[in-house]
Amino acid sequence: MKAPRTNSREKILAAAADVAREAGPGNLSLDAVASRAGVSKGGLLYNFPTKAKLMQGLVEEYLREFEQALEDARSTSPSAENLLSTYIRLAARECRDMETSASWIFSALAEDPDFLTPIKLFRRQLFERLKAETPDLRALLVTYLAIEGLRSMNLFGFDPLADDERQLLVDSLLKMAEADNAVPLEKLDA
Amino acid sequence: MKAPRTNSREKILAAAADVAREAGPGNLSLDAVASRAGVSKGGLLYNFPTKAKLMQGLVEEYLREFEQALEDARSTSPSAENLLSTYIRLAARECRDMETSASWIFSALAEDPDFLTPIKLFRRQLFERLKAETPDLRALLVTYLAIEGLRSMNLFGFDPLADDERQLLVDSLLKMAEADNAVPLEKLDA
DNA sequence: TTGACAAGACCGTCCAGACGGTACAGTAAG
DNA sequence: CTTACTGTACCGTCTGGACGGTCTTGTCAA
Repeated sequence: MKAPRTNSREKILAAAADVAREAGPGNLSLDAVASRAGVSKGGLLYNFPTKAKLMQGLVEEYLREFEQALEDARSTSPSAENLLSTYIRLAARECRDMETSASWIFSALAEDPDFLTPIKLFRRQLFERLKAETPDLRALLVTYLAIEGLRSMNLFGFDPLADDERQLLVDSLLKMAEADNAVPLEKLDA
Repeated sequence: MKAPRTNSREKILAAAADVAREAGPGNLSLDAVASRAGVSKGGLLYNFPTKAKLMQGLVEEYLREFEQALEDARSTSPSAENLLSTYIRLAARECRDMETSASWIFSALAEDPDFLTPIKLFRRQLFERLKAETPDLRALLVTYLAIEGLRSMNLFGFDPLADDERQLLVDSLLKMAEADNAVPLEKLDA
């Protein structure tokens, strides 16, 4: 029961993401996904009884992977580093390797905006966690929103930033984030 | 010949945005738009011969209005203020009054990603203009990306920010933007 | 002033195609 | 015998958009 002959689920999920990217967010058809995954339509519907379940699967896998990546980054990085900094680093890295670009999100959104609620929830929790661990609210707001902007541009395929500019941005953000003990509020309030 | 009995185009455009928001990005049907605009489907197709033209119209109007708003804000604000600051203020205001939330963009994106290229172009030009007028590249990158993040969250309906937090954020961004003559690089580089 | 006529703005209907989903028979592996 | 599919045939629905008709407005000659 836990031994699929080949692991079709992952192939299907990957195929769905591919089709979404190549055919456009509004043209994600089950037939296309099935043929792309090298699976019959019946087989697809066997794994995901409905299109909604497919989308849900996509979202869940995305969240799981992100959580995993954050966990890994957290345990790999020096223990002195705060959560905000690791988050910045992780997001910047993911944006640079834009192969991951989760443009399938638009497909899910087109299908039904409610598919994003798990993501919203996750983000909200992450933000709360960051708020709890970051003394300097100013720095948190600015840096968090900035990397949110980076992700957004990456998602939409914008990104007018040159490599060195992006590097400069990330450096600045990290500086802000790491200076959270230095109470840089005074400087700005003066 | 240039006197439409009633100005249907605007009504149709507004109706399209409404339908996109209420029915979901993937469910923008011409019939729904027509009935929402108080126009028959034939009338709709008369004004916009194809769905693609409708989307194009949406994008063009959006860009025109944004350009207009920026122009207005620029002429209204004190002449001492730099472009980046007015842009920040404008974007923040637009995000606060989220009635404008251009979620129809997702519809256009679902229909065909290419509809966004005019927007991309516009943004790129704006960014270049800001880069030319802002001496402190660091401040520009951080603030621009941060408001980009704000817009993105607003667009997706996220926004975990409380009112005072958003206010704090905007204040911080404005301080960064206005200090562009003060060469605040030294502080960070030290 | 008026009547004819053209163009503009819009209505209602119809249709071909695409898509999600069902049903079912078959099959290869363990 | 069960699991995990394949493959095909099919159904109902929705949607873009083509088409032909209608009403209103403006123009212009007689």
